[in-house]
Order: sequence, then C-alpha cells, then structure tokens
Amino acid sequence: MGLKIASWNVNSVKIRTEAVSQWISEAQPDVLCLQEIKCQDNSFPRTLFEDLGYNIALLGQKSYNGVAILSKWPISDVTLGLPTFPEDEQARYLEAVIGLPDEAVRVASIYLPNGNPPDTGKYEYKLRWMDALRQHARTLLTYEETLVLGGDYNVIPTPADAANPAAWVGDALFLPDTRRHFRGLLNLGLRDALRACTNEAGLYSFWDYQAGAWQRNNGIRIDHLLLSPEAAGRLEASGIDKHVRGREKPSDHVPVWAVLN
DNA sequence: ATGCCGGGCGAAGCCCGA
Repeated sequence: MGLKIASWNVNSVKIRTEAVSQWISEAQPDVLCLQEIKCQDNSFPRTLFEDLGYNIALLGQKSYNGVAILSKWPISDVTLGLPTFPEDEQARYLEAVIGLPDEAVRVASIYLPNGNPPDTGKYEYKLRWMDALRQHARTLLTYEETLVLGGDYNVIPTPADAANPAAWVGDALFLPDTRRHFRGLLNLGLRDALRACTNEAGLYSFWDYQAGAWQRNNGIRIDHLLLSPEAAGRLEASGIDKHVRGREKPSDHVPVWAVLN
C-alpha cells in the first residue's frame, strides 16, 4: 500500500470543505498538508475531518494564511512556526511527527510567502523566510529521519515548470534570487518528489482564476514535496491531481502527492 | 493584463493572492 503524503493549498478551508472532503475520500491520503486555510483554529471544520478518520494539527490565523496537517496516524511533537523565525507574525509553518505503527515520519506544511511585488519589503520577507526555512531544514536533516516538507513554496523551480516561462520573468515566483534560494534547499540534500519521478514538462499545480488560465492550461508548478534522503530512498510514486482544478468551486491549486514504501 | 477571478471581512468596497 505505502504511505501517501499530500499537500494542497485550498484557498480557504471553509469555502472548500466539500471539495476537500471529496478529494480525501477518493485519494485517501495518510497525511494531508493544507495551506491557506484562512481561519482561526476555533473555526476550522474539525469534526468534518475527524469523521473522515483524521487527527488534526493546526496553525490558524484570521483572514489570511494558516496551515494544517491531517493524519490518519497519531500526531505528536507539533512545532508551530519556523523555530528559526520566531518573530514571524504570519501562520505559514507547521511541523509534526506522524506516529506509524513501527516508525515515525516528520512532516511539515509550508505556505511560503508570495513575495510580489519584488521591489518591496514583501520580497525581502520572502527571501528572509526562505533563509529561515533553509536554516531549519539543515537542522532537521541532521536527525536522519524520513522527512517530508510539503507545501505551497511559491517558487517556479525551472522554466519547464511554467507553461509560459517568459511571462514570469521578473516575478517573485521566478526571480533568480528565488530560484537560487530554492536550489539552496535542494542542495542541502532535499529532493523534489515529483522531479525524482519524472522530467516531464507541462506538469502544473496552480492555474490562475483569471484570463482563462485553466482553460488554456496556462499553469505553473509551485507546490512541492521535498524529501530527506531517507524519504527519497523510499519514494515509490509522485503525482499531481490536476483533474481537481476542473471541478465546481475549485481552489486555484490542486493536490500534489507522494507515496513512500 | 502590477488583478480580468475569487477569497476575507462585513455589509461597500478595499486588501490580498500568484
């Protein structure tokens, strides 16, 4: 069977309760990292997901951001926010240990800042956040655990990850500094799960609501699962559930997933 | 196309996302 770990920016969990429960019922992930839940912990639809058989860890925030981890297995050792960025005021990082019957797997749900427009403090914040993530990931890797850092990285890693890369030149998702910081994560020894399985172009995880981006398949791949060497050695498959974007009231992102043996 | 759609908030219109 394997351990299925997924990540999905749902763009408001309250609006997306039906879509999320439908996908969960079909895809049956063991662990699901959610981003942009856009609600405080006390208004998260907790019982809905508990009834589907999930334990829940939350770092909510009013109106914006907010991350969650759902797990069929027990959750412990929850970390709220990046330990390397304690003054961060935005709910963008949640980490927990998933207790499988005979092992533990560490998982993080990440909502990396967008960073636009690039000539502002928003971009400085993005790069600072990426520095803090790299610093923390370096520590996590010393544990030599099965580790999955899943989330909306707001990074287009390469031109092959955009339908129209020229349109993203100068954008905070694709600037050389952004891509350099992302490579910094990979160069720690983390592996992009999807790219460990395929070099195929045309695989996207986000399509803008505007300008018929979905209808034209004008997408970008910005949601990623980064794996420690221990996790990468167990990787059986990885994919993107593109069809979810074509449903009623979709998020602009779709679920990405990996299966470990 | 530095906002065309679609969220939140809160009850009109602005802030935000990528």
